[in-house]
Amino acid sequence: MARAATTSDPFNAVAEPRRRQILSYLANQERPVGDIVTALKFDQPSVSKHLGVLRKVGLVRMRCEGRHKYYQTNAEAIRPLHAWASEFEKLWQHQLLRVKERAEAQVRGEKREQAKG
Amino acid sequence: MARAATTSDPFNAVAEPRRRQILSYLANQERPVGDIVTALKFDQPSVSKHLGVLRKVGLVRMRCEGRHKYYQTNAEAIRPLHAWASEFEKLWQHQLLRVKERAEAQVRGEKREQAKG
DNA sequence: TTGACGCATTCCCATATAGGAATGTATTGT
DNA sequence: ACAATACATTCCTATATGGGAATGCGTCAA
Repeated sequence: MARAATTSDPFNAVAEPRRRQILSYLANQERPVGDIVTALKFDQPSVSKHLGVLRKVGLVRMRCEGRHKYYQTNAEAIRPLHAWASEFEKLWQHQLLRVKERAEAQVRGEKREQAKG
Repeated sequence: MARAATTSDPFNAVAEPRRRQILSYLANQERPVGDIVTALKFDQPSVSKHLGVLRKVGLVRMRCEGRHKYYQTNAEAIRPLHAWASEFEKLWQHQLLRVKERAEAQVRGEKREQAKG
């Protein structure tokens, strides 16, 4: 069965590091393909192919203007990823708190040792 | 070159839906492998293999006890994903705000039409 | 109209990976 | 010691996917 296609599952689409770079690059500004090629130094067909994936999965929007095509990150499409990761947020805060508590208990223990010695 | 291995890149590890299910299942409680098999209805070798990936990439912790192995999600390892997605948070709030503004402008326009008619 | 430009698409290949089935291994109960 | 239990691992196969190179295609300038 394998996993869902990169073109249908944002989790899988984003699993490719170059696509993450592209998304970050296009986060704040609409840019033509050539700018991405120049900025990230990928081959042009590679950029086009990644953009194709990102577009199909809805992570970027495109606007045509003459022979240029302007792309921009569709931040809303990243919400599901954020939401999923957020499920674990309270959990790690909890885990970190316990680490902190243990560390503090350790320090208190050492101080007692010093006082004794 | 392909992407980084599932065993080294949490983004890639999490791109597999079954692994996400396992992580959610193990989020709050430490569980033996058999429980995961029963709860999620995957084949046992499949669960073991997914756990192997999750363990190598640090997304779960394991504790041995007799012939049982207890697994639990290591929520902290999910932080990078959350952090990455958070980069886009302000952006989508912005985009949603603009959508809302347009919608409200639309409503005002229609009311004016009604008043005229 | 012709050529250059900007981008997309296609073909081929190498690789990672997930499932299925079978088997291996350590531990426990009798 | 032996069977059963709880997991892990291995072998094989099908498939998705990314890169590289070449090519296609629409648009603009001269």
